[in-house]
Amino acid sequence: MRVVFLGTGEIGVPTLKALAATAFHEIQAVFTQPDRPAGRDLKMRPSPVKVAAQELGLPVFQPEKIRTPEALAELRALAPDVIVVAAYGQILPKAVLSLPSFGCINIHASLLPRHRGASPIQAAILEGDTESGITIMQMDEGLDTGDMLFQVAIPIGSDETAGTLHDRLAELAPGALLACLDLIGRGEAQRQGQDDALATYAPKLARSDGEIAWNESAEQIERRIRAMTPWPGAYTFVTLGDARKILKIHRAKICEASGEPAGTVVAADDGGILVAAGRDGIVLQDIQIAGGKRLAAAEFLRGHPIALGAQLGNAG
RNA sequence: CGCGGGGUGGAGCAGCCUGGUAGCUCGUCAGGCUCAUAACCUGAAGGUCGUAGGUUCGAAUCCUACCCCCGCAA
Repeated sequence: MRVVFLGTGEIGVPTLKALAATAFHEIQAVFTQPDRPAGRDLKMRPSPVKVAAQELGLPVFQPEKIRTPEALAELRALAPDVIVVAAYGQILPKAVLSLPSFGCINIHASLLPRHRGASPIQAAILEGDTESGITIMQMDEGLDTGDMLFQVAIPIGSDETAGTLHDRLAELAPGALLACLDLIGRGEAQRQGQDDALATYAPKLARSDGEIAWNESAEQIERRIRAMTPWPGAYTFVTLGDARKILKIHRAKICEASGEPAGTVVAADDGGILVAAGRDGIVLQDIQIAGGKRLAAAEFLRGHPIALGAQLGNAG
């Protein structure tokens, strides 16, 4: 099939490479978001998909908006049989959805109808789901509401972060997509509507979603830490010297704790930093102070002594 | 010129403002104590203070340039 690939985020890269490697499909072009200022010096950076596409020698288009007449004309000229979409970052207008004969096929990183939206991976961990997966769907004008064509599930580990789950799902996607395209090509694809009653919505994450609310239960906090790692990153505030600084939390575990006010440091030794939560406590294991490197709690404490009874978070 | 923190024995930090003997916690090594130990005691090794210039009698410390790491922001 003649395929046009629309994608921006890292999660689409393995699928793009798999598509490029197969003899059954021919990638006409790759559409991705325009380069954006990023990184420490705010230089323009290409998207991961653009980098991969260029390595593969594929033509790259980066329209600011895909719904402009120019972009639509370029797309039409490529005459794709199907458009494959993976974390592209732009809403596709009807003109695009109806352009290829087989329509637009989306790769979504959740078991739809759970976690429609921009942050399905984080939402699955945050809500304590025991499994996640990849859903291949026929796109319609709604947000991740189209008919499902193919689904694969994998269990979510108890120590899984959004980062590790993302990578596993990214590797799962190519097989699912190729299998699905095969079914579509043979006219054997089974369409299954989503049960809207079971749908949940995972909105785009903001930086502030990473801030820990210590009055939540230890279980909720621990999930949040895993869900927000590595992005946007779980964090709280701690007083060092005379300054209140951001403290990122990379890894932590639940621990029994009694009665201390939420956010209080109950213990700080080589085993980690035990902080009281709304219920039970959290042992901070891998942390990072603003400006510093990621460190095991024990090493951090060598140079940054934290007094017992210190308050983390904004309250202190 | 987007904002900011930092580079000091193997690890993490203090010292810098107010130049003048290189310091703390940990680790390593040796010895001791102990039934024993990641515990405790004693001792030792280990540092071009990111790089290059400059100021000075004297620079980790003040000035200039550059390199590297990191947080914010995207």
